This record gives sequence, structure tokens and C-alpha cells, in this order.
Amino acid sequence: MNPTPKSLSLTLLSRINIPLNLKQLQQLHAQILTDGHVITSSTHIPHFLTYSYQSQMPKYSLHFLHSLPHPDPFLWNIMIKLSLDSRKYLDFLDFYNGLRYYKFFVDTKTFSLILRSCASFGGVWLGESFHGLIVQMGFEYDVVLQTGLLDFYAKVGDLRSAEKVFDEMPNRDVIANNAMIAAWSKFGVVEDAKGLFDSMSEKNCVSWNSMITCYCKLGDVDSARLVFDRSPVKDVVSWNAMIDGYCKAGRLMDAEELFMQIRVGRNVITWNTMIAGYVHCREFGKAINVFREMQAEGLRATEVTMVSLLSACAHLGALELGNWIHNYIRRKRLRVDVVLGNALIDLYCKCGSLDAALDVFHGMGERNIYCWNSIIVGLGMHGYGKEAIEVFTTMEKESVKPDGVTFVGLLCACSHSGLVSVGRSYFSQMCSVYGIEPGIEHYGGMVDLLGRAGCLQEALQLVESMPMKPNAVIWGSLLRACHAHKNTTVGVKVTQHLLELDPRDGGNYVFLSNLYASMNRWSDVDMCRKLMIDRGVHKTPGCSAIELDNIVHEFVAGDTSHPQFPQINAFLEDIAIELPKYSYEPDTTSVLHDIEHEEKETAVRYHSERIAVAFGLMNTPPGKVIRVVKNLRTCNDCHSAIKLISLVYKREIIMRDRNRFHHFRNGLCSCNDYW
DNA sequence: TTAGGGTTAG
Repeated sequence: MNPTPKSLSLTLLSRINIPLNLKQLQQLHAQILTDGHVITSSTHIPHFLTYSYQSQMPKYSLHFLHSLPHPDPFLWNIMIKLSLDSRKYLDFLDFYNGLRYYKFFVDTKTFSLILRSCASFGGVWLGESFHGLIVQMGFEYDVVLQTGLLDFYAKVGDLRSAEKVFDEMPNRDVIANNAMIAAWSKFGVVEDAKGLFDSMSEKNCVSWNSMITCYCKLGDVDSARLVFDRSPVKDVVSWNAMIDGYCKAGRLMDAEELFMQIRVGRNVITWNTMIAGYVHCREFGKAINVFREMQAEGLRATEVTMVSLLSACAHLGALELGNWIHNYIRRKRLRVDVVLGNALIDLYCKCGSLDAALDVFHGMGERNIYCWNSIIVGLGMHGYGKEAIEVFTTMEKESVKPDGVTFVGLLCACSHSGLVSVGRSYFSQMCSVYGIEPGIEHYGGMVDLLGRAGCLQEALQLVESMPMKPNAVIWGSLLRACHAHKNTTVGVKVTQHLLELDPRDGGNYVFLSNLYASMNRWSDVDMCRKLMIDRGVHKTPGCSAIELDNIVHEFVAGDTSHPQFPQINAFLEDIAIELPKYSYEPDTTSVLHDIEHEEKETAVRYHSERIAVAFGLMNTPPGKVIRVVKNLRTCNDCHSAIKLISLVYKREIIMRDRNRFHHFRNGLCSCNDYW
């Protein structure tokens, strides 16, 4: 039986869910053109357009649209929206230039769409010139267009103009009111938003949801919950907004409860929200577990899912899992935009694979300041100060304007490479040349730079003369410098400030105690210990992680629960016998490590990083690089021990500690013992 | 018209 033309086209259209190549698309096009029923149907043609667009053949869509005898505004609107969604700027500009020609095919809805999208370009001038053109072309300035304009101004950060448009609207529909609520919500003007919301005679789902978001943005999740509970028209957006609100407020339990409750109604965004929420609350392992659940339920992850996951991997130092995700991105052909690209760069930097990070960086078509900053910070963390400066120079050549984070990265890079005078000049230039006022983090960077290099007096002067009140980070940095350079006079001075500012941070007591120990002031060491006990302060236990076959093994010092513990302990004994043959002497300056869990007289005599390294040596083939991530800074003793381990066992060991990377190879470390 | 993503000094 021969199918009728109509059903033939419909059969072809039903194939839209499977990938088509250009030839097949053209075939489909021909079918549609010969089929009088379908060509006038506004339900099938949009499908076709969408599909050909998603197949990355936008030109073909455009060609198709031109070939239609009567393309109506609806189709153009779809076309424009698709073009903007996939950020095909050139098509967008084509459209702009041909606007007069398209005059009869567009409506105010079209302009409304365009105006909103201009905001995503960040182009105020573009939006305003569009606006001028619309008026010039004699389009009716109706509620649809006005709402678009309102939203445009809100998106580019001009609340005044948005309010002006709203005030001048002769009649407002729900959509216009909702847009104004969203605008006020964006600027945190909750009172006005609430006033408008209460006065609205007609409210829809979006109105309620906008109000929920408004409270969530301000961190007032309890008020948001009240609106949520009262809303008679809850949809998945309401749930997602509420879950996100709880996550951002750090209330994971509440978020999880809602997440469980909408089990059947979840969409990709619900999952993404929960995953991002765990990352936000630094529950990286849980984020990864939720992703696995998501996969088990057969949901397709998006670019947003990947960004959160990569961030989790970066924090955990989980390179293998990160590599798997990168492959997944390639396999599923996810679009690597600036955000996803940056997440990859950050992952590779934080996992010690600088080459991979640079590959991603150089392979990106579009880069923004985040990407440049991540690379600069990454190079700095690995001790490549000169290279970080080179990247900065290139960035300037490409006319990318540096921001505050760039200078944090640069100062940090100089600090880790001992480039004192270069750092000094960046610090003075950031204000005079680049117009960026130094923040406390820049002073912190500078204090660290001077302190590490041994310019303690200069560092102290800077702290005393800085325009803002120094915080615990600044004093802490100075204290560590005093410890490293055994300058007790400045050290003791710094300590008072520090314990006053941050009496709950156990790490500070440890450093103070170590400082006293280096002066042989044992009664003061005892005093520190007593102070910690009296104040109930605990030192964060040292914890090192190593990844093996996609599983992250964590070792906390003093914890004997790992199934391989007896073997690891035996292996550590072997190392202890082996190392002295290479003139290794244990460094006893870190005495206070004995006072808490870490170095108690338990079966474990070593710091967590050494257990992790031993575990890595035992469980990986010769020649494989061992990668360890530690939550605290490594101590002198472990540092010199691991240097020797790299020589004796002929292994490259890459260790990330709290603030930088150490590449151990042939008995040497990339930090040149300067950290 | 409403919901989800990236870089930052000890």
C-alpha cells in the first residue's frame, strides 16, 4: 500500500528523534515541500527547524525558511530563539542587518525575544539600537514589546530604566507583572516585589515561583517556604527553586527532603540543582553519588551536570574520575562553552595535570576572564611563576582586561616562585595601571610573598599600614613566615593578634607551639597544649586521598580501619629502614603534631600523606605516577621523606597540599623546598 | 515572565 504524501512526511518527521545527516535532511525537506498539508502546518515545520538546528546546520534552517512561500512570525521566532540559544552570534547579526527586509515576517514577540537576548550578549548598545529600529519601523509598542524591554533593562543591570518602562505601561498583563517581580528579585528589592505580588488579581505559576526565588535569593528560605506551601499551582520549577534555595542556605537536609518528595516529578534541572547543592556545601562525594543515581534512572546529563561534577572532582583531586567525565563529554558531544571549559581547566590544574589544562585552554574557541584566571592560578600553584606571568602578558596582548582574581593569581604565583620584585611591581601597578583597588586578599598575597621571602619587617609594616583591618588569614600567613624563617620576635607579636581573631582554629595553636619548640621554650609549648584543651579546640586531622580505579581512598592519621592497614604499616616500616641510608634525618621541629590525633602514640607513626604514598606504591605498577591530595599543608619531615621516596622507589609523586603542588622526582621537589 | 554551572590570599 502506497502511503499518502501526508503520511509519508509524517513518517519522515517521526524520524526526527534519530540523528539525520545533511542528505537525509534535504530529503525530508523535499518531502515537506511537495506535501501541501505539512507545509502550512505550524506544528511540523517548527520540529523540522529545531531538528536541523540541533544537527548544527543552522544555515540549512535559514535556507529552508527562505524557501517557504509564507513564513509566518511564529517560525521566525523559533528560528531566532534557536539561533540565540545556541549562541550563533553571526546568524543573529545577519538577522539584525536584514531586519528591514524581514519586516513583514516578524511581530513584536520577535523583538521581545531579541531584546532579551541582547542582554545575554551583554550588549546594551545592541539592545538600544534594536529598540530604536523597532520604533523607526513603526511597530506597535504593545505590552509584549514593553515587557521584553523591561526584561532587557533588568538583565543588563539597569533597574531604573526597567522600572520606568513598567510605570509607563498603559496596561499590564500577568507576564508583565511577573517580569517586574523577577527584576526586583534580581536586585533584592523584596518589598516592592511582594507589594506587586499581593496586589495582582491574576497570578499564575510563574508569579508564585518568582516570589519563591525572590526570597531564596535573599537567603530568607523560611519566607520562601511559606510562599511555596501556599502556592496552589506548584510545578517542577517551584520545587527546583525551593531545593536550590535550601542548598544555597546550607540546609542540605531540607533540600534532600524535598528532593525525595518529588521523586516522580524530577527533571534534569532538579538533579543538577541537587548535585550543585552538594558541591556548594562541599559534600563532593555525595554529589558524585547523586550523579550515579541519576544515570541509573536513565537521565541524560547536561553540560551543567558536568560542570558541577568536574568541580567536585577538582576539589577531591579525583583525576581518574575527571578524565572519565571529560571522555563522557566528548562521547556525548556536549558543548564545551566557556564555563565547561573553565571547569575542565580547573580540574586539570587542581589534579596536577598542567599539560591537560593547557590543552583545554588552547583548544577553546572562546575564552573569558575565568579561563585566563584559572590558568594563571594553576601555573602559580605548581610553582611556574614565570609561565604564569607569560600567560598574563599574552592575555594583555589579546586585550582581555584583568580583574581582581587575576592579581590574586599573579601575586600567589610570584610568592610560590620567590619572585619578590615582580610581585611588588604587580601590586603597585594593579591600582595605578589597571584601576583595581587592592582588596584584603591582595594584601594577603603581598604579605605572603614578602613573608616567604624572609622580608618579615616589610611584611609587618605592610600589615600595620593596610587600609583595612587585617584578618586571621593575614596574621596566619605572617606567623607561618616567622616559623619558616625562625623569627621569634615578630612571631610572638603576631600570635596575640591571631589567637584573638581566630581562637577556634587549631592550626594556629600548632604553629605557635612549633614556633616555641624551635626556641626550646617547652613550657610555652605545654601552655599551647593546655590552651587548646581548655578552649576545646581541635586541630583538623590530616587527611590524604589517593585514587585507585575510580575509587578515592582516604587516609586519616590514626585511623587503622583500611583493610590493607597491616600491609601498609609493614611497608612503612620498610621505608623507615630504607630512608636513613640516604642521609635522611627525621625533622623534629613539628613537635606539636603529637598533641592531637595526628601524631599520637598510636600504631600509625606517620602523617597521612605518607600512608597514602605507601598505599600508592604498593598498589600501582612501577613507573605509574602517584597522586596524593592532602587537606593540610605538608610538614618539613614528610616533604623531605617523600623526596627521598621518589628517589629510592623511582617514582614520580605529585602531591597537592592545602595551597600548592609538589612534584617529587629523583629526590627533588618542584617547589625547590620553598613553600 | 519562573528553576540548575566556572576562577580568588594563610
